[in-house]
Amino acid sequence: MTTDFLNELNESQLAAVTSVDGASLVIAGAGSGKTRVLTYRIAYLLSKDVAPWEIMALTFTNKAAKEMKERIGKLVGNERATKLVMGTFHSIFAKILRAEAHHLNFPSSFTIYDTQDAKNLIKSIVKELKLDPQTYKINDIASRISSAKNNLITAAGYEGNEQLKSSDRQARMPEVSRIYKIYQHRCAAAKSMDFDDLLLNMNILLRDFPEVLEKYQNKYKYIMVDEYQDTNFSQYLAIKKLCARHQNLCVVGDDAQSIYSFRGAQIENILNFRNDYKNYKLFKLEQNYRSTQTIVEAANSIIAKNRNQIKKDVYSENEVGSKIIIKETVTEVEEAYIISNEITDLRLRDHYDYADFAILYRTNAQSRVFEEALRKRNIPYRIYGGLSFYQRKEVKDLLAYCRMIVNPDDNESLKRVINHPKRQIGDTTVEKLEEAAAAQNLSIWNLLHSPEITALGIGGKTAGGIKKFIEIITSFQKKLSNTDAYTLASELNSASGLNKEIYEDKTPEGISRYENVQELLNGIREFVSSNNSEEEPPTLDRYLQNVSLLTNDDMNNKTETDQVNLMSIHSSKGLEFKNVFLAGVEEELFPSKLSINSLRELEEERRLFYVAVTRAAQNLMISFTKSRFKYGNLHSCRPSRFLQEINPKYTDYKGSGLKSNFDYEPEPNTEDTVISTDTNPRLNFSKPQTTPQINIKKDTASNAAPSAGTTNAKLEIGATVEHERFGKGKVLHLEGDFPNQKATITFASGEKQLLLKFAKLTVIG
DNA sequence: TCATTTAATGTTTTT
DNA sequence: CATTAAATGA
Repeated sequence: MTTDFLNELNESQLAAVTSVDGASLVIAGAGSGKTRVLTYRIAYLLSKDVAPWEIMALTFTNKAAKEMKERIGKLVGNERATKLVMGTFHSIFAKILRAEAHHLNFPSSFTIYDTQDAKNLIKSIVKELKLDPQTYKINDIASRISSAKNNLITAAGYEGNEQLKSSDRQARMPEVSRIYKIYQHRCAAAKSMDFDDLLLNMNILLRDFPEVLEKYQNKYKYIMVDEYQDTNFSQYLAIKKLCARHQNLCVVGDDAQSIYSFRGAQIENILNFRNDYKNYKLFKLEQNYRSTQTIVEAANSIIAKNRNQIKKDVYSENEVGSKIIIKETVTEVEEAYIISNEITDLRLRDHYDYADFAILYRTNAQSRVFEEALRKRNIPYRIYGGLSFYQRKEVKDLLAYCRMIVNPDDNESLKRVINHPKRQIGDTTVEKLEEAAAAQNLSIWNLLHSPEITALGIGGKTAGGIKKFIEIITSFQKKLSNTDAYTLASELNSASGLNKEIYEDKTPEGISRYENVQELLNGIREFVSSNNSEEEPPTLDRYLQNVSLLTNDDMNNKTETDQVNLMSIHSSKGLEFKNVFLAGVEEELFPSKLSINSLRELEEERRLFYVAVTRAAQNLMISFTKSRFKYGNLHSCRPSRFLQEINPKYTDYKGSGLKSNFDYEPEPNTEDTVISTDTNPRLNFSKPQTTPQINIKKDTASNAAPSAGTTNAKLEIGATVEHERFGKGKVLHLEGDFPNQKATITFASGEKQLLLKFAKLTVIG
């Protein structure tokens, strides 16, 4: 096969592409052809007769993976490109986890909980534990659990971690550890993993099953990671293990563009590379091919303010270009108005397409004013990010029904649809069910089929509703294996009553909801027609395996392409536009109010600013407004400190009369690389010691006291037991015969009746 | 149980 | 302001 394409690379790019054996670290400045290096490197490997399935390439978004695959396809043919193992960490790990699920006691069709599902579950747990929701904020707890997982701290590890516990106490939430533990229990019972679990469980899989580790180590001879500066510890360790055998690891990144620490990303990964791979080769891509000299140098002057960075010298040999325009406006409406005017003018004057423009902002909430302004001028636009299509209520509802068919233990989906459309099953009933199921360590679906259900005393109307619901789900479950995903989903849409409800709603919102559902069904239909093979029939469970990891830009937009692009700076990473408008550059908004008290976070905001500026190829206009609506009332704003950090020789304060306010003083950055490269004081992620479990045998002599251990077997009256949720208690009364033996136990919180068959109790004495 | 009204609460950023 | 939780009444 030809390797002519190598001629298109510069010297340092070529070196990075052809150095395929051993570990490589590619530090790639903005616009220096990072993606190009990765794609050509893969194409080069393929030309050397490396099989595509021996190459694993991890990207940050699905979109990046898709585009890279297409580009490689053009170089070496689609045949091979489609066989590459390429995707996000989450999607590739999910695939592996499904294949190996039995090791972790999950079915391979496990459900993936999205952020919303996770938060709903946490909310129920907080409620059940009767904790004050004012102090136990769902978002807080969710992010604590998430960051623990990203640092490979399991629920058990959390419990034993004094540092975390004391931080929780300080936040007056001493029970987070307990919530985490229960949360994991519930996920397991629901056969579900959340986003972070995909990474965490991958690590557990590789840690505890050496034969599995070995299998994948052998399989993937070459591993590549894009955006390495945005990987977290969990991702880092998984990669380290996977590449341990061949050591052919190539990571590409730019520490100056690390903007995801809120998701657990740590720049240290890129800096510690040299410690982990002693014979690594370093490549620096410093020539920027994207932007004018003005933009590149202005960006350099911004990032120079950060103390923590790897020294590099990004330069451009493109034309000098025009100065960066800084524009002050009175209101946010005026800001949007001026930008839309500017787009119209520039487009006509310099013959740009609409797609050559992007409007970038710090928060998604800012998009609305721009939408209105652009609509008024009849400018076509496209919004990226924001609330995903797959997270819309109506879409999630239908998907929840689908998820119930594939995995009826998925409690979050059940709670979502059991009374939707209305089936006379109220909140009280659902809460009762959830609590009872949790107490017995069952999924709600299982509980509905167990004898326990009668004890709950559910009324006739409600019981009828439940019966109807069960009928729908079971009837569709029977069809699962022999019906394609589209047929099943659309029949489910009607049979559930969802379709009727939405169809009858003729309000504009109702119509749009109807369209969204149709759009979802179209997507499923496409899945069916493009996956129609004998050995892998296009069943609903296969469809669902992918869908939870999809985002908006994974939908095929056959709509027009010549549109102005609106997006948050975060989602603009990796993209470039000829003309960029960076709006709302005000103190407290950008940098965000939440970040200004910590140097670390402030530097991340500055990197975000750097990312925004370097998206522009030719023209950049930065704007800020003097007043802005916040929570409904007018708020006055000051220009962002970042504006003063751009060397003024690259800027033009058009009409703002503010130039004199900005005294530029380059801050000497005395030290080169200030980041500590010490290995983090890392958590102990070794396999936990398994406490020997003595299961009490059913035929224990009746007069012998139960010995210590975990049991679901026969108990003695008077025995002290511990329940996952209720804590310690004493067995007061027993009735019936094992295994359907019922125990009345007094806990600190009161008396509970538990069916021993299901209750998970630890016998203490 | 359900529909309507009222109160409160919150904004980074995303797989 | 906009969305969502809680409260009220039927």
